[in-house]
Amino acid sequence: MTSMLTPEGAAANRSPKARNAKTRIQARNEARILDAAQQVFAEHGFRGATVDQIAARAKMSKPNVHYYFKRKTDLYLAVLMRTLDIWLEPFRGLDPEGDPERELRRYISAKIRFSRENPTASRVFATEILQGAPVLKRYLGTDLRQLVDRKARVIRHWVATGRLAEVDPHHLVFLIWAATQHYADFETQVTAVLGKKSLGKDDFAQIEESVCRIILR
Amino acid sequence: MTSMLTPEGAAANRSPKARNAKTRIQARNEARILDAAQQVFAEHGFRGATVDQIAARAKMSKPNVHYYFKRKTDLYLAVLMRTLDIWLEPFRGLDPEGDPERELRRYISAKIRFSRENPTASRVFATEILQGAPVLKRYLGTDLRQLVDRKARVIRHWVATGRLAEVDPHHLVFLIWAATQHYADFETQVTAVLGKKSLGKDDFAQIEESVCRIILR
DNA sequence: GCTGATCCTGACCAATTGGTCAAATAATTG
DNA sequence: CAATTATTTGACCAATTGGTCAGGATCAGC
Repeated sequence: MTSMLTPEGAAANRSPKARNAKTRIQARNEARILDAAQQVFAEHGFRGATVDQIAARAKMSKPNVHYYFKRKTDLYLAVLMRTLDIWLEPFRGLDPEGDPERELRRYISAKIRFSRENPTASRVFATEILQGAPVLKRYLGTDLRQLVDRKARVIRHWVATGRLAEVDPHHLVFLIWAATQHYADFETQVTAVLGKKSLGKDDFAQIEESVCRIILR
Repeated sequence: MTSMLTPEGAAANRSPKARNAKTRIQARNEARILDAAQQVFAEHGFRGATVDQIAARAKMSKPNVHYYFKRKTDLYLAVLMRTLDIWLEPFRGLDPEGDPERELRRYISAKIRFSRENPTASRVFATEILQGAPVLKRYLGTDLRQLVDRKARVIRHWVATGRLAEVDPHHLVFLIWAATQHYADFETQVTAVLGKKSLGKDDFAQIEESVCRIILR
C-alpha cells in the first residue's frame, strides 16, 4: 500500500516544472477534497454521495474536484486507502518480542483513539464492507489477509509460550476490530438510546477500559 | 410498533370491496417487494438504491412497485421496521423471573440465528445507523430507548440479586448487539481474510459459543 | 515584464433518477 | 355475464447525476 493517496486513477499531475512532487496548492486541495469526500461518503455511501456535495463541502467547484481526482471512484479509493494506512500502522507494529498485553493494549488504544477522532473514516470503511466491499474485496483477500496471517502467527506464538490465554488468533483480531469500531460506527444508536448528546473523551476512555478488560482477561 | 408493515405513507389500499384486509395478491406482492428492497438497500444504501433495481429484483414494473409503496422512503421504513420487529421480539421476551444465563443465551442465540438467515436485513439497519439514522433517529430516542431502559432494569435486578456478574446493563446490551450483528454485517471482510467462501452454519455455531462464553463468563 | 505550466470555472451533455398518469388487463362480486 | 374494483404497465417528465470542455485566472521561473 504505502501512501496510495495518488493511485493510478488520480489525475496524472505532471508535477510543477519537472517530474513528480506536489505543489503546496496540490497538497492542500487534495487533502481538503479527501476530507470533504470522507464526510459525504460516510453520510450517503458511495453511490449516494454526489460530487457536487463533495465539491460544496470542500468549497470548490465540481470541475476543480475532477481536476484533482478524475473519477468518483478514485476519490473513494483514496479515502479508503488513507484510512487503512492509518488503521494498520499500529497493527503492523505489534512486536512479537514485546509483552502481549502491553502490545495489544497499545493497538486497541490507538485504534479507539483514531475512531473517536475520526469517526467518519471508520464509517466509510464500514459502509464499504457492508455493501460487499465492491472496491476493496481484492485487497482484503490478498494484502490484508497476508498481514493478518502474519500477525496471527505472532499471537499463536504468544499463546504457545504461555504468555497469552488460549484464543483463536483470527477471531481475536476480528473481535478487536469489531469492538474498537462499533462505538464510532453506531454512535447515533448508542447516544440515542443512552439519551446523550454525544460520546466524549471520558466515554471512550471507559470503553477502552471495558474492551481491554474483556479481551485481555 | 407492532407490524408497521403498512405505515402511514404506504399506498392507501382501500381494501377489496370493503374496508381493510389484504388481498392474497397484495400480501404476496408486498412481501416480494420488501424482500427485493431489502437486498438492494443492503447493497447500496438508501440513496444509492434505485426503485428500478428494486422493481427488477421483484420481477415487477416500477409503477407497480409505486402502486404498493407510494414513495421510496415508505419502502425503506417498512424494511427497517420489519427487521426491528423481528429483532426486538426475543429482546422483549427477556424474563425477569427466568435464569439470567438461560435468558441471555436464548436472546443471543435468536439474534445470531436471524443474522445468519437474513444478513441483508442486518446490513440495511447497520447502514441506516452508520449514516446517522436519518429515518430512525426519532424512534431510537423514544420507543427503543424506553424498551432498553426497561430491560436494563431487569439486568440490574439480576445483578442486584447476585445472579449475574457486575456489569453496566446498557453496555452489556450494546456488546450483545455488536457481537451478534458483526459477523453478518462484516461477513465480506471475515471471509476474505479467512480465505473462506462463506460462513456456514457451523461457523455461526462456533461464533455463538464464543460470544456466550465471553459475555456470560 | 514575458512564457509556459498549473489551477479554476461557467456552461454544457448524455444518462439516470423518483415519480406520475392514462389506459389496459385481471379478479371479484352481484 | 356485467359491473365494479384491484392490479399492471408503457410512455412520459422534471430534476439530478457524473463527467467534459474551452477558455480564463493565477502562479513560478526567467
